Amino acid sequence: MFTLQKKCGNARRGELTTVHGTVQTPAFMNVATCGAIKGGLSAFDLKEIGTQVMLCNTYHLHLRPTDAVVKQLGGLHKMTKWDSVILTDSGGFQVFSLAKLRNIKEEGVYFNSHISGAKIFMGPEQSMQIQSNLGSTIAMAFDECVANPSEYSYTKESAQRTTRWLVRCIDEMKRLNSLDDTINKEQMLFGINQGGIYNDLRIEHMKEIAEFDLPGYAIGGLAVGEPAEKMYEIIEDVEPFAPQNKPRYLMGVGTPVNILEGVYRGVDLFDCVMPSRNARHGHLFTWDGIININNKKYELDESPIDKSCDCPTCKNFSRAYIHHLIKADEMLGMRLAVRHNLHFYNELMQKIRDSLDDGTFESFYNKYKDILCNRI
RNA sequence: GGGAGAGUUCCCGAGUGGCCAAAGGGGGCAGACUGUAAAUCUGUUGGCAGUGCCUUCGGUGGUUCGAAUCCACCCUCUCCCA
Repeated sequence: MFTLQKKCGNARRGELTTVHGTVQTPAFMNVATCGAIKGGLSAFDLKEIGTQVMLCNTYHLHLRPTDAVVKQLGGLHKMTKWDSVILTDSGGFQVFSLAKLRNIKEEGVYFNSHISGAKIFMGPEQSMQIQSNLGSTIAMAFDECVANPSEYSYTKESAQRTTRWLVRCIDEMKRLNSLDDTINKEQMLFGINQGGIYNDLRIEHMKEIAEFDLPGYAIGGLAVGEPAEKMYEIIEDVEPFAPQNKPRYLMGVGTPVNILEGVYRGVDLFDCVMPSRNARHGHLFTWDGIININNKKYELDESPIDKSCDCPTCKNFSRAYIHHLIKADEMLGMRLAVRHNLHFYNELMQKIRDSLDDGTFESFYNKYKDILCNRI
């Protein structure tokens, strides 16, 4: 259940209540594709850095360790020791990113496993079954994230198929939630808006899926190569047709500024691999802008990554040490960097929520939309 | 003391007359990364300088139109026999 508490222009402050706890929105979900944050963070680390939602992936967990194993282990919550909200992505993004290994049909998608090469089939029902076995709090509808650029006619056809798939997801989830041995019988299903870069298709599709009165709606298929301005424009065009009393989730986005711009336009939830992946590569976010800790200038820099940050990394370790660790390919370097970046994202969301609460979002937005892009 | 082999750009290492400022790797420097096939990928790595010049393949001299490559001597290192 979602409660919209306050609006500031189009920006929204809300609360999403689930069986695994309440999520204060706007929120950034931390990506743990295979059940762990890459870079070596556990559920305990996530608690320490203020994470509200962990995001795992259906396709990856289906291949390894398999959803059957996860179910036997009691579900993702029990397996990972993360007792708060888990959102599972449906595998729809892998339909896009594993383009060379798949074949899309009406019934679903035929993949070749990127691990073993084995043939696998995933359709809406399979995706729902896997997500049910994983026992996540929120399941995502099985969709197709079309590549950019894609032809208008193909994008339209794909969006219509995604709607037909959504109907099948809804039916299958209803069935699964009523079974006796289902781990989370309160599993929620979010629909996903598609339509590529064609605003009319986006609007048409959002209107269609809004009809189903789902507990949440995502905007998918963005930040796949189109200019950021185009992404913002699509959010603005689609937002009026997304139900006001339901959370809106902008999938796979993005940079701190993308998130700020998204909140500004009415988005409540985000997720992105950027803070963790970039951290592993030495690209760190600070309140003064972005630094590349690999750069020689940090070799003797004894200050923390961000002097105003109170994450466990910044409270204890210097830029010089992290610089050394990452250059030396030490696991600890990646771990410290990932912990900082995710903390930064979580803190960004906290500051956004605070500014919405006390009515200063507009000035927060104006202050940080440029600073966060700085390269320092 | 005798014999065999080796010394290449920051390092390892290819190259045995011109297409060589010199493969490849490492390291260095920088960049990319947006529902994670990503602890990955890309660029660059002698100096000047607008496709040209200069310096460089242990040292010195030589052969040649032309040498990292051939010859002589020297220096250093490794291995084998005494």
